[in-house]
Amino acid sequence: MGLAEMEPVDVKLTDYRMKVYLAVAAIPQGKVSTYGLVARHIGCSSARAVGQALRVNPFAPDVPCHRVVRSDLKLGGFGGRTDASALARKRDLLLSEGVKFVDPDTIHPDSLYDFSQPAG
DNA sequence: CATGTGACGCCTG
DNA sequence: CCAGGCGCCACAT
Repeated sequence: MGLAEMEPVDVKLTDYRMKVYLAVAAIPQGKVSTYGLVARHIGCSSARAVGQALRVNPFAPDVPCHRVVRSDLKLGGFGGRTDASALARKRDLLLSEGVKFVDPDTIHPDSLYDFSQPAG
């Protein structure tokens, strides 16, 4: 095993990242939002940059990063990974919170939270 | 300062 | 439905 693999991931908490974490913390249980909607909510036009910030989440589980999915309502990634086992954990977490799925990999639109309503 | 890399998203063919 | 192409932008190198 290479030494690099055991290095701790040093997370630089920039203003941008904090904005992302704050926004994600507002997503209620049983709902999801999308990378793009989070980006818009914090005044940014790059969903990719939101994904970058969520690759490492130093505030789990207070910041429920598993509640952020792609705009097509497929899962995206989890724990910095996009492989099947990581996505299966993300799906199980969402299922346990009451998020509805239309198929094993796609969330039902009813479960979308778009930040427009204060009380979900 | 230049370049590469994504947990993205939209448009085209 | 499935590729590509490209804009996007924070971060690492």
